[in-house]
Amino acid sequence: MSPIEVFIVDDHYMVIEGIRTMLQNEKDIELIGHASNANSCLMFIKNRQPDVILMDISMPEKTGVELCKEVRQMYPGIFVIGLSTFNQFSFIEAMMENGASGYLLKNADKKEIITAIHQVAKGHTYVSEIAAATLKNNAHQLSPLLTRREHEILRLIAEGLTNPAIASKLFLSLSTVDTHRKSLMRKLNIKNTALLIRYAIEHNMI
Amino acid sequence: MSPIEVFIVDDHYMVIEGIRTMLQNEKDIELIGHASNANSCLMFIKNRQPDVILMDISMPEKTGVELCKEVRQMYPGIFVIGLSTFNQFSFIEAMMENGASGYLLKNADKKEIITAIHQVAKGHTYVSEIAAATLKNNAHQLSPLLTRREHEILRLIAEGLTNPAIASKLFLSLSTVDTHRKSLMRKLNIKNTALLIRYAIEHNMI
DNA sequence: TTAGGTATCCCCCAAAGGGTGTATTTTTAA
DNA sequence: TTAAAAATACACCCTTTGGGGGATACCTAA
Repeated sequence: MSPIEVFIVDDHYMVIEGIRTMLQNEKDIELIGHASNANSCLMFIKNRQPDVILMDISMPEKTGVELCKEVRQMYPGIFVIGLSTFNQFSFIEAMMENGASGYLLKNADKKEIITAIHQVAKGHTYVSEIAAATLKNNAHQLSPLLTRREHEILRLIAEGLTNPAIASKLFLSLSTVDTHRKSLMRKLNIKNTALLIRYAIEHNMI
Repeated sequence: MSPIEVFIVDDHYMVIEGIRTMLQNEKDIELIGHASNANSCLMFIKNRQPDVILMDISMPEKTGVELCKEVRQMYPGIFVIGLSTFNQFSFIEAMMENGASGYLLKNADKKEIITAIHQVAKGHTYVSEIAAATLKNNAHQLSPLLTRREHEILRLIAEGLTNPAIASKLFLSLSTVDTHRKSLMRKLNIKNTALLIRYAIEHNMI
């Protein structure tokens, strides 16, 4: 049986180096390349498709979430494992929603990485224990929360736009934006803009 | 000449592994150990003091900034290099103010890490180019900006307090708090609460 | 002694936020 | 597939907060 071909995308050279070392002695896993940004990754896989991509979620320019989506659309045969420093629900959720098969935290050890790669290459999913716990904890309280529109408006608020500005940007009436803002605050149980922004940043929806 | 003894503190195993690999073939650098949190690090150096510690800035429990401070107080002979994902002024500043001799971003390559270790071991300082640029850009505009009172009020705003609430908490009149809020916004050239909170968080003054 | 930080007040209007109601579309579940 | 539920869009009410401007005065550290 041919080895599982793995590709790494991470803007931190140290992490690439670390993973490379950890995979070095695995006979059934072969690291076929690495990239430090989304575009280099796309260029590479145009010529050669790995079985599994280990992909950092937070990268300059194009994020891992976007890259994951594109890769999965173009090459459904490539499985993606998200890599992240943050054990944050929104990230995990975003990756899984965009076609990722797994999620690892960067403090994962050798054993966990290898297990994840094997599982994912077989078409299974693998989410690291801690991440899975987060997913479970937040599943009920966080997922049903904000609608697409509310999310969108929250992002624009966090960008510093006022309700009138948002209204004109989205071609909505001020009342509508007003209502959305109020209802998202009610849902999140937040009573002013300051805490709203903190929420948005802490849940990574800037 | 005996090799430079290096210790790594980072909560991400991949990063430790990556640095270890990069330092492997350096004859004049010896990696004597690693830890994944501040306390393990302190335990280790009680018995054996490295020449240089590579220290992640954001760690659970005790941050790198605090650890750096303690290490430098107890063992002035140990030089510290801060390691971080974020090229953020406040972090770099905080590390340097607490006795760090250097600052590296996690996308540093082998050459840069080795240079940094050598420089720092000699008692010099080493700040990665990008970080140095950030430091330079922010130096003039950030330091003289806010007064103690304005800082205090900004923190309270970020905690979600309204002006009236801040006034009663600080035993000030609403007008005073109002004035402070306005003048700090004028100084920072920020026009609404949303951006103000982002500023506060991004500059680590939550 | 002079500038800057602090504290106080005024006016004014725009924006935020709390409430309630309604109509249309889209989603989801029975 | 159809009925219920949720999302979206809009409106009007009203009060509080935010934010732009200008003015005055005290205190303290260069």
